[in-house]
Amino acid sequence: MSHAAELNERQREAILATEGPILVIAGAGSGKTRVLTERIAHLVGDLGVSPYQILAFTFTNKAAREMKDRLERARPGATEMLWVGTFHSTGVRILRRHGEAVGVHRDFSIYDADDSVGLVKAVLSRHPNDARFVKSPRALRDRISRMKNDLVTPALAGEKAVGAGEQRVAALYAEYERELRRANALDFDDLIMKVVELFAASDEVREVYARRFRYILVDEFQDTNPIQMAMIDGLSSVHRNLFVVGDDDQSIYSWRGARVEHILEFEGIYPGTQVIRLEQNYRSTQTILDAANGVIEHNAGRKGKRLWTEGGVGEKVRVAGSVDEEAEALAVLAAVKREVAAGTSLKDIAILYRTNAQSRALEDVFKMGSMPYQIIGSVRFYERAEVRDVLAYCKALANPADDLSVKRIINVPRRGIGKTSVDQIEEIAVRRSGSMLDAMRTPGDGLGAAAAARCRSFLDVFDGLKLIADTEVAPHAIDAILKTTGYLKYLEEVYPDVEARVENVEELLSAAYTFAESAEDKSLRAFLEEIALVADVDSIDLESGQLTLMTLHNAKGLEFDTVIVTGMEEGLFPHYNSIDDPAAVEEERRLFYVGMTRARRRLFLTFAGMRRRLGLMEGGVPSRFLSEIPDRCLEEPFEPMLAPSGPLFSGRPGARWGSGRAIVNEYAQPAPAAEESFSQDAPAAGYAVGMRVMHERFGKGIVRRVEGRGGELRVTVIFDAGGERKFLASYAPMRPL
DNA sequence: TGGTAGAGGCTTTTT
DNA sequence: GCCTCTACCA
Repeated sequence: MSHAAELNERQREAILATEGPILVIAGAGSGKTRVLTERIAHLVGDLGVSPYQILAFTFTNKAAREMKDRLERARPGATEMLWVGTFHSTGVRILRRHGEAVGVHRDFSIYDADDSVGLVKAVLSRHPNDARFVKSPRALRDRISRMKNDLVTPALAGEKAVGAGEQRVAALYAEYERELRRANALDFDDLIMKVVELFAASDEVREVYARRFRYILVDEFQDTNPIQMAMIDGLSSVHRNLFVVGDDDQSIYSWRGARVEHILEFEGIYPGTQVIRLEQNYRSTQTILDAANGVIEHNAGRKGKRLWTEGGVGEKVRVAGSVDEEAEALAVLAAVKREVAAGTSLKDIAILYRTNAQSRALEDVFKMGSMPYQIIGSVRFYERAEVRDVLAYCKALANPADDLSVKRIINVPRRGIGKTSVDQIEEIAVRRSGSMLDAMRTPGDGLGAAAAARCRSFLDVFDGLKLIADTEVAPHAIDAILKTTGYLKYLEEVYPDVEARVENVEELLSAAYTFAESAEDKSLRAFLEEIALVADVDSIDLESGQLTLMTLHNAKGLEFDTVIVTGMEEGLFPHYNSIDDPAAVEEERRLFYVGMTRARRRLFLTFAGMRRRLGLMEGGVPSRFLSEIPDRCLEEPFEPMLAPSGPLFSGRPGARWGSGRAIVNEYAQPAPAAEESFSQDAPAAGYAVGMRVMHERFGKGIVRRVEGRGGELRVTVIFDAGGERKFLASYAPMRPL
């Protein structure tokens, strides 16, 4: 074992305990990643176990990559035959090899969430009368997903269905499954579910893997769902050397079917389990830990654990209220500036929020203040329309049975194949249980002559591309798609904001080139697989020198010197949809706990008295979680009080909470709470319309508009080089000429 | 078939 | 407030 001296007693114990079922309860920042890595290093280096016999599950691809990198450094060569990955990527690996046994053809497509919703829509459109049983296509997809994660097959759903609504949902689920199979596609859940089915269907295949993997490790065990548990169980069915690491206090994915019970009941499921607890924290200050402990203690259903550190007491947690979300964003910007002035690097600061929608106000202010930031999540790269178009070509070429993708590209760029024709083609395909492409090849009399001719020319394009896609590497195939179809020209014709879209397509192309440089299998299919499984967090660059913005969920597993959690209001955090369910509120509280424990040195919490929600201004009261932080951890005791009846809070009448005291009045006034709470630099120099200015990044320009005052003075500038931009006068690196 | 305008829904979190 | 879908007209 390397660096044994630096490990604490518990960590060493966890690394050395290699046989049988082991449950490690690892608090935030207790060095669990290190334990996992060192344990593998110990197995390989000291016990002579072949990496071929080890399988490790991580929550994200990024975590997998990091684990491999660390291990490679500790034991060069050890990672070669080792399997490390997410449940989904591991599922794909298994299914590509042995999927045929459960009807999964080896060149299957992977449908992401949007694809699934698209398929659900297609199914629903054939049963217009069933629309009344589901809230939305998305809601139905979520229900289907939940069923899959709970190991409920369509048949089982049909048996268990009570009432007409559930009967129909089960029937739609069954049809959705049939459609997936017709398209030779698997959705995200299938990537795991089909493995479980495979193991159930074939003891032989199960044993191939169960015998091979003598040691199985699972990270973030608190967020496994029943289907993943079943996969783990099958894989470990021979050797039972199952090592799971988790923290019941950080379980934040129950909405995805995750069960904390897997941790709480692990000892019962696997008799003879050795339990090891890691409670010493190596990340945060004692004050931050006390604050986090104080909050999480309000949860009833937990194993119980108290983090401690040998590090210092550190600074107190700061709470600041603002009038509205823009003022909150300004307060955040001021805090960031102050942190930077005090010597913290931007890359060590993170802004966290409950919902992606909250990023907008922050982004606006950061843009105006010329603050460099990277945003994780929000509108994901692979969800952009133009990227999806190109990917649809790729998917259809890799798997011609993929009707969803074919439908997306059939008239993009425009080929005069309209909705009517597409419907007719689909009809033929469904009737024959074949693919739409086949239907187009021999349409019979189900399609008009003119439409058939247009389909023919589409097929010519498609077949030409298919030849290239089957033989060339991924970037060449994508390049051919763009050139042959004239896609970039199409973008120009259709969208006003061409530039950004062309850039996105080029980024996709360059991602394919990067992929081809390092990947062993450089085919289009391999590239599709890679990007189907990447999450947004996978692309986070912590060395970019930028401020990082993301949801609390995405922050799991990360750490920063300074963390600012925004939107600490009832209804937002905890969220409206959780507020009247005690178990759901506990999950929100765990999410807050996750957020707090990301901070190494300083923690800021902000809330706003008003916020725009779905286009309407609504008033809010500070989150109950704020009052759960022990006073001694706070810079100033937090004294929530009931809002006086006034215009500001009339949005949510009777919104009472906690002790029934009122919000301090100053939050209700349009006072610059930002300056008061975090202090701020001197206000901006005077700008006037028509004035010439010089900006550090954008050069010279002329002032078109001046709004606001003091620290919130905003200046709109038209630059000589072209382009109009809005800045915060006090922050932008700009001066009058 | 394609373009546009208005309506409606959406936002909780994601592999 | 923004995006997507639908209905209607050219």
